[in-house]
Amino acid sequence: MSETKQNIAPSYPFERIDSKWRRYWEDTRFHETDLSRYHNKLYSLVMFSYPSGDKLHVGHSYAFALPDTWTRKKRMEGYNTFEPMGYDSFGLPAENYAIKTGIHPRVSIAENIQYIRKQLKEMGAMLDWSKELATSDPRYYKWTQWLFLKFFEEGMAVRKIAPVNWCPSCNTVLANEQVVDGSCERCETEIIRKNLRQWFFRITEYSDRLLEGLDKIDWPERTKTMQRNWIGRSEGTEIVFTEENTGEKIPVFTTRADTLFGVSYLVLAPEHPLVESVTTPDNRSEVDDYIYQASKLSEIDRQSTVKEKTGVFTGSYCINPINGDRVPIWIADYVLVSYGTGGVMAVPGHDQRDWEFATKFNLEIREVIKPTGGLKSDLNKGAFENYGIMINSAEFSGLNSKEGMKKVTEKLKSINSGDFKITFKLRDWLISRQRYWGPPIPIIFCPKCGEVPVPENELPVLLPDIDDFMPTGDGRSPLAKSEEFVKTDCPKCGGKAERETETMDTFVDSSWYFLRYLDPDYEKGPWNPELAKKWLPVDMYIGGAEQAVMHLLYARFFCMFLNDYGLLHFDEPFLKLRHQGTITRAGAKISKSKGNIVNPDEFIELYGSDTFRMYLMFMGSYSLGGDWDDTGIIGIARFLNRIYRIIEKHSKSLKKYMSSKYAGIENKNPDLDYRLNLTIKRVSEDIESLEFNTAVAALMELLNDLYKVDEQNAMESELFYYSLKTLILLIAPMAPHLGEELWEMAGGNPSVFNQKWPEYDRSALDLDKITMVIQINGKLRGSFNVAAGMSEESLFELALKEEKISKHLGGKKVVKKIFVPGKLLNIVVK
RNA sequence: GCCGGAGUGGCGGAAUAGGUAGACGCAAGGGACUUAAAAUCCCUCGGACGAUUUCGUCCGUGCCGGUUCAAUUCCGGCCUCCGGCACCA
Repeated sequence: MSETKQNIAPSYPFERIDSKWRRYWEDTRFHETDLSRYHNKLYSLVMFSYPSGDKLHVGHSYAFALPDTWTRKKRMEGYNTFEPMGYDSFGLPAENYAIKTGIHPRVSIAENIQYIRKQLKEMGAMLDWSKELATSDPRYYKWTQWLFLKFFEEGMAVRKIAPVNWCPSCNTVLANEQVVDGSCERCETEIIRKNLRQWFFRITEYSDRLLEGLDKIDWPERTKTMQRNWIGRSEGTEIVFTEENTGEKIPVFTTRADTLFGVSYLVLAPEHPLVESVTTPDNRSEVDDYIYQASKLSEIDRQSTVKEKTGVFTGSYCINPINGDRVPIWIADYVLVSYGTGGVMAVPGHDQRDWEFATKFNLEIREVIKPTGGLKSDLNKGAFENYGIMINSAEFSGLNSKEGMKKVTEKLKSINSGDFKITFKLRDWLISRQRYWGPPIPIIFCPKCGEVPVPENELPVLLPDIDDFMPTGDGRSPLAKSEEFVKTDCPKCGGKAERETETMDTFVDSSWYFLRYLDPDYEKGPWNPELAKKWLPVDMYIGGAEQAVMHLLYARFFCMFLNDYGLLHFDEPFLKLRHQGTITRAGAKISKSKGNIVNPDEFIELYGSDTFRMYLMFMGSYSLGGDWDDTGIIGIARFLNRIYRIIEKHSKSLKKYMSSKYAGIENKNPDLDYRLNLTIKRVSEDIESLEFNTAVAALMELLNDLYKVDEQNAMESELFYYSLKTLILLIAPMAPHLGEELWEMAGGNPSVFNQKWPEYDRSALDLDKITMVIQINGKLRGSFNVAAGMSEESLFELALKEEKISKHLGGKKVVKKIFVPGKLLNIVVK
């Protein structure tokens, strides 16, 4: 690092400039948006950050500074922009850090927030700090709780039994990500699965709308695809089998009703509620044993597709409604209780999983679908899963699969044994956590009245500031240790009652923060409805792609619910979404453990914050990320120094020409005129589409040309000064401190961000003389600088006169000429 | 296994309604300025071969084919890397 320092030129006085303009912006409250002015409003949002100890590197700068450039340009284009910032300060990372270090999350969060704030201020981001919020602030989570109660009132927040990961050694529930290879990440004890009563938001009620909404928003296609896959809509048939002795109905879901005649057994998931009643006394101990074994398996092991299939027979049979067949009922863990009905009809001839199972347990493999279109099947080797023609299927034989599925389902419907059905992969959102650092769920358990919501006027239910925030030994939330917190009176009957001690998932906090930004101090509700009406939804949302199906799905769900509930006027919160890529260093992912973290402070001290921020833009395209190189940043430092020097040199003349208008300039140097207008076009378009790297390159080309003009042409040229002035405007959103300084040096009044964004002159881009290329058989043989409208004939003649071209034609016959106006002439010879 | 994204000089990366591959920058080499260094400025910079004053020929965008006057770009088949999903019936 110190070596690099010696290599760098004495640079423009960035320290003085940076602090001068930062002070100016603060003194004039320049970045505070007047939200009462909503004409041409533009709500530009970056996903707020998680102030845990591990993430204090260049990622923040990258996430915020580049969108800030985009937004600054929009401001110059006349938009009234709003760019807020806050902290997702509740949640696991902060709490785990606290458990590790013993420092209370309240303390570590405050420290980290200060650091992030300082870092972003140094970047010169146009963030409206008057609207800052933190989700762990009682003034915020009061309303998270309030919103929970709305969900509760509408029956959209429910408490129900669900399978969870349980560590028998730590006596606690673990999150999925804390289970490593089926074991507890702390004590390495094997995890078992337990059914516990948990709080859920019924997001599955919105499956279809979450899917449909994707069609009307401007999001990256891959993100939409991920959400679609996650929601996993599947059309099929629900078929009801009947247990032969008890008459118990056993519904199963299938997408292949056409294979119903091929059913040779039925499989229930080990956790299926009917397992108990269908198991015969003879098979009881074997079944119980299997269920226990299955519960011991981790989610990962159980869902492993390479694992050999296992299962046991329950001893009972059910009846296939289509043909009255007697079908044995098995239990196997390859069937998931949480999908469909938790049971499947097994068709070994036409489903590979069933085939593997049937082969292992010697169950019948029936062929009911005949291949078509030259395909072949050999059921001794595996299942035939394609569509085909139904065979061995009574009156349905001869139908193709598609038709058969429809006809079979219709028949089932007519005999009351099935119907068309749509199933989703999406599951209800488990929001309760046995953790300390989150908003307490505002529910009181009363022995008489049951689950009673905390009355609105008693919100927030404050998170007690206990020092003992470690997880308890008995698997309950640490809050359960605080008697003062737990013991309360029932708001309904006044009797003795207990508070819910579990807290909410962090993703609940982040599902609505963008609504509160508009007025974080608002006291009459979670958000200010007047401002919300005018400023929402969010116009531009930028954040990492890793949030594709978590936060981005939950936030959409929240808005849909709140829209239905009458609290919001829209149901899609983020009209336009873009992701940033990840930064690597020397090709490797940046991580604390690798010790290759880029510390912004270090580089800001050396080169100034504009150089740092602009280098982040120059590294690569924003959506793909880029590779940080300690020496690469020197190129940007040189570039900004060169700009500073040329503006400084000409500042006197610039002042003189400050008010000149492009249209009024006479005797324009055509090359510079072209370059200037091309640059305006490129920079405008590239910033718009977040391709900052090529925008910077375009500015470098302009500057290189300006230096050439400056050297060659000492006489005063109005276009030259006009170009310098334009350069300042174009560079300002990328290098805001320097932009302000240069604007002032050129005689402009602050702020440069109140100036109009330059527009290019289309006619200047139509050149009189252009370069035309001559190809012979597709190979480049020469080029000419010719008049723009030159005809094919004259260009051909010109080419013939050139010896280095004509020599390739010698003795050959011209077969064809391909002329692309403005580009090339390709002469095909034989 | 399935679904996305990517593969271009020593390096980061440009350029695809098919039409001059390598913009811009870093590193490297040479030169100017300087007592010297830094900074600054100028030149060279994909490879091979042939000329020898800067020109010519051939090869070259992960690999193999195809379409075309022309392919980094389109089509088919592979390989590698990154991300996501993964027994979803």
